[in-house]
Amino acid sequence: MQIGEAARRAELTVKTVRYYANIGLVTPQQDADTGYRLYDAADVAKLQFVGKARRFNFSVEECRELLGLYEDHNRPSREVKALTIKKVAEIDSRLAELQSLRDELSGLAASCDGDHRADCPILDALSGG
Amino acid sequence: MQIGEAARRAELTVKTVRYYANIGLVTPQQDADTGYRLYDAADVAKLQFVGKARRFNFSVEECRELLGLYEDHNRPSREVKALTIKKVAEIDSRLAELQSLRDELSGLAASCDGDHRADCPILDALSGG
DNA sequence: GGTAAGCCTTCCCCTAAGGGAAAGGTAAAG
DNA sequence: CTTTACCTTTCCCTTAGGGGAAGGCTTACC
Repeated sequence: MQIGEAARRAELTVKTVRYYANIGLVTPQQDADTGYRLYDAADVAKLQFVGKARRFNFSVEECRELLGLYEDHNRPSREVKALTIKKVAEIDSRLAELQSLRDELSGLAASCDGDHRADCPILDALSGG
Repeated sequence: MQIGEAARRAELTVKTVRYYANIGLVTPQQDADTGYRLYDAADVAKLQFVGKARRFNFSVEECRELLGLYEDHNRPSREVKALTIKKVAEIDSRLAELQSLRDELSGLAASCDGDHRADCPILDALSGG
């Protein structure tokens, strides 16, 4: 099938699928006459796989790694698990960071009257040492 | 003072300070002879202000807005508060998103033996419908 | 026969917020 | 005089594609 159909089935944009072909992530056959990319069912499965992994916050390079493990039917599951745990830890640290940011910011907002006057504890906090 | 000293006082990199000058966020005087940027105390205060706001997850464009409010001593605190509340809401939604991602991923990791064998529920989940 | 629709291709510029490196000017110290 | 430590500009690089141009193919319609 052509790229449009493959993209539709994988629920990705054509642009994204073309990008994945360009960076060698999911590489379809090429029609010698037209130069069109030709995707088969296995390619679509890989595109779906990558699409899901991306939604799970894996970077494109991590997707490349996961795809390699996915295609190697003799790989130990240990490697996949390690990558996943690392990703969970990353998300945890980002969560903690955002949470403390949220608390500070929300505290500032609460301390500000938010009226028509100029007095503003938020700006004071931002400008203060 | 020159850019290096200003950057040091604001705890920003020279590159960052130069960038802020280029985009017109904090615009120092210019030495006509050497072309060097010359920062005064007010500039450094603005740099510090922006640095803090950036750490609070405000974008550079939002910093520009905040800086405008900061410099206008007659602005109503309402505007600053509104911007802050909007930012808190953004952080909240990002937190929820990351949290659900974390839970799913962590559930997957828990369901995987992580041994030397090929069987891996994580990959199954990523490849499954 | 023309033409419009709907595919596809490559090529180039754009994003946010700078980082890194090259090539060169300036000023103080040894 | 030369080294060292500043400073300058300009260009390319990063993520993960988005937007659009310019061009080529076939199919459907008038």
